[in-house]
Amino acid sequence: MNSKSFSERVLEIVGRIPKGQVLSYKEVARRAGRPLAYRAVGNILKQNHDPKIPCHRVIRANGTLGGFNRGADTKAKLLREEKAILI
DNA sequence: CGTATGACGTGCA
DNA sequence: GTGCACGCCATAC
Repeated sequence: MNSKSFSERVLEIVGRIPKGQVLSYKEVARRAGRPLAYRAVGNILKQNHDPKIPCHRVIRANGTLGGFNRGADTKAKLLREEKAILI
């Protein structure tokens, strides 16, 4: 079941993040089967501009929001709306 | 094929 | 707590 590329795997995992839940890039990479590919995870999310992917629920391991193609401000707002746990 | 990039993470001073 | 440097991976050119 490795037909899909790492990017597809990551996007699927991120799309399965429940509301109010946030995962770190490292967590997503670990679920994708590449616990050391957190670098690629960020790149993939940046390339992906699919509104169906709650990429705003992916934050850094240290608790910071990181970045967002629409601006970190939008990301913080979305997380606040979802009552997500932020630092 | 080799180089460069990046929404990262960890270590050390 | 802050700042700097290195390492890691996938993707794009």
